[in-house]
Amino acid sequence: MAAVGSRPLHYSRNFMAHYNPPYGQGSGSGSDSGSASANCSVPLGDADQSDQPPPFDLSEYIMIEPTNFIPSTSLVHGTSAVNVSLVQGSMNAPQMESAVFQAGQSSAGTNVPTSSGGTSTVAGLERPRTERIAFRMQSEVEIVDDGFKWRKYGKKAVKNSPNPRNYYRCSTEGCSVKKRVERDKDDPSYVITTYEGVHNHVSPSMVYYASQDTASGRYYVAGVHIPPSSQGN
DNA sequence: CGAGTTTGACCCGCGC
DNA sequence: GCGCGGGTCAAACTCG
Repeated sequence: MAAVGSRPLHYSRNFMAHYNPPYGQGSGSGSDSGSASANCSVPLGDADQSDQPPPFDLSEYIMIEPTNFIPSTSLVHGTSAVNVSLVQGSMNAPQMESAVFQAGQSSAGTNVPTSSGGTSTVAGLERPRTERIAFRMQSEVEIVDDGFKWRKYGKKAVKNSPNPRNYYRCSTEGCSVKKRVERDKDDPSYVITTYEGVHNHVSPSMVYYASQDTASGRYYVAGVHIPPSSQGN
């Protein structure tokens, strides 16, 4: 299980970023952490990619090696920015998987939320593309500290699942990022967290650094090494 | 008392 | 048209 459509997504040991500028131009991202051992390559698709990502399905994950899950990650892809700071102490040898996809593009009736509640099916309607990133991780607790402050606004029982789904919204004024948290119905020891939207502010816990690769314009955080092919500029 | 959580009601799209 | 399911709202409640 390691496919999000046909998009490449690989990594090694560290799950870290390789991303385009967040917040308009990107300056620092991430939070505390050690684990700066590089070798990370998570080309979460390019923002300018032309191929259409498949409709999101939580069954699509990319397994992240559990052997060295870093306590802090930061993901930014295209227009989205998601920072995840995971407190290892609160997790049980976390295994983590993720899926990155773009919502707001539909095939086979991908529902996206409307502003007035409920859902609407995107069918040719032009609407902002909202990227979602889903993580599936093994954890005893459902709420992990990702560096942002969330406010719960809903809870729903999900059909075919004994576990309720919780809805959170970034509590920072003006930020409309949402996340959904639910336990995997097949294995309750796993928690599925889905982020939706773009933070328009930095994480309150963000003390990390980022550097920009002038060749690609991408930003690298959390100690990710700039690929040799991009250096020298 | 303000911020956050809980939870039932409501809205909306979809399938039958 | 109706019921179902997912997502959101908002009043009541809890907590620091």
